[in-house]
Amino acid sequence: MLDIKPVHVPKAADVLADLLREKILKGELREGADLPAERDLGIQSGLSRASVRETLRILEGDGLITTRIGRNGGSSVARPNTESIERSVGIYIRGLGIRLEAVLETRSAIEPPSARFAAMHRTEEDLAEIEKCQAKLEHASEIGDVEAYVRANLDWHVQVVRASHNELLIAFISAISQSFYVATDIEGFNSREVRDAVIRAHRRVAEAIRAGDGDAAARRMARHVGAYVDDVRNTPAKFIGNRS
Amino acid sequence: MLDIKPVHVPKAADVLADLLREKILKGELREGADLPAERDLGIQSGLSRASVRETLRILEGDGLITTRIGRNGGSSVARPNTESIERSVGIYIRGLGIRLEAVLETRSAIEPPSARFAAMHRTEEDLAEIEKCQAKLEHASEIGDVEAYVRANLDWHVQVVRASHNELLIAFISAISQSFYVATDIEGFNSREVRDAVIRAHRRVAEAIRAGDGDAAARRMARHVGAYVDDVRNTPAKFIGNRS
DNA sequence: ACCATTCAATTGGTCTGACCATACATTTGG
DNA sequence: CCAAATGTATGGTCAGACCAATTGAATGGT
Repeated sequence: MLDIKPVHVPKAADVLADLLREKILKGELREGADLPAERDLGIQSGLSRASVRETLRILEGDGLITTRIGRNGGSSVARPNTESIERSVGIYIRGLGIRLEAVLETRSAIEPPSARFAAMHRTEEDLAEIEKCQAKLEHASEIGDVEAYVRANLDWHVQVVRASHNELLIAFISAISQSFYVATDIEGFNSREVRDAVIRAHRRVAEAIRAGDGDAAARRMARHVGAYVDDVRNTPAKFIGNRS
Repeated sequence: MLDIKPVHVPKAADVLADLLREKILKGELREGADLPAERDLGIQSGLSRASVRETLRILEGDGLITTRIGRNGGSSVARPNTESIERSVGIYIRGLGIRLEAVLETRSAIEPPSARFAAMHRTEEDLAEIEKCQAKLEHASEIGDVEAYVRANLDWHVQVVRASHNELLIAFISAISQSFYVATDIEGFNSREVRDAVIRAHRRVAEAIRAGDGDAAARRMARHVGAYVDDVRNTPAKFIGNRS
């Protein structure tokens, strides 16, 4: 007897989405290329406009296309960026109620080697960008704008990883920075001493990166972020998100 | 004169999606909770069923809900998992045509500190799982099944990071493992000597994790993955995906 | 010839209402 | 009491219409 197992019936929109996604990822549809209008896609694929629209919504969620309305509007292929990674990581962190300590732990794992790569691969522009963040940081500390200080602090860290020219590390740090920001205890930076210590640590790391000294950069960055983790570890457990 | 700037008109489906996403992330809708039927959601929100369906598709893409058809079907809140992170990272890697070397570099940055955390936090179950992967690896090497060997190799690495009990590191490693697998050069493991060297390195790392020696675990893991990166660096540049 | 205004065409956004497919609950008949 | 037939709630798909935004083309005044 024929033993037929339950067949999986894929949804029309998913099939079309897989098809188009593959075309885009293969480079058949290059960045900026226009997709046919929704009605045309419906005719070509033999699906209804509703299904086509679901397909486009999926691809939009993947960050693979953008859609504009109006004449000459339509969907066009977009360059994937860190945004969708940031979103999925943010949802993951909030949804699982991940401890702030775990996020910091991750940062302390990623940043030292990133600093090493930064020292190896940094360009003059990278150094200038890092310097710019540092200047903002120092200025914010000077005038006591803790909010701007925290923002500049995060930017500095992201900028250092950017100098590594490793797109994945950049994406990961960007992703956790988002969650990191909303969870950062502003109060913790109300002390001038704390802020100054951070500023000095940044300067030491930047110096090593400028000198191309990977070992020193990694070591100093490890000490810098490690100190921060220890601080947090000594405060009551804090969760990101509002899970009870 | 009143100076009215172009207003941003959000799409109905996006508004509803943001609303529901926030409810889920806040814990108002807990895991497993059923959302109203599409038609009901339409009535309650004042939107058409088409818009409601787009909303649900967005949330499905976020990994926040799952949908089943049939009576007693409908959408229910899902536990966020690494899947959507894996997908967005995969798209990012393929879409940008990221060099395999960069992926390996990222792995070599993440795994040593992960091994350190694993040594600190591992449970007996973790050790057993790692051991299971190692057994599979050795068996596959024994019978010369290179395909299974590569698979077991990746599983072992993921399992080690799992023992760190840091959900973010687990997610990141899982994400890049996917891309790593499709790009791994099977030929590279055709040599028995290479495979045995890997097996020995794994044993040394596992030993340190079992002993709770974080420094040794990190050091040995760094040496292990570092050797691999060097190998790849000495072969012609290889890109992931098919970008021309 | 030039420029502002108006109009028309194209395209995505939304809605309505219908019907199909699936999975489960209920009833029915033995 | 059980198995088969039937009913029903739910998502999946479709067709067609109209609205909203954008932009190109036609128009007309200077």
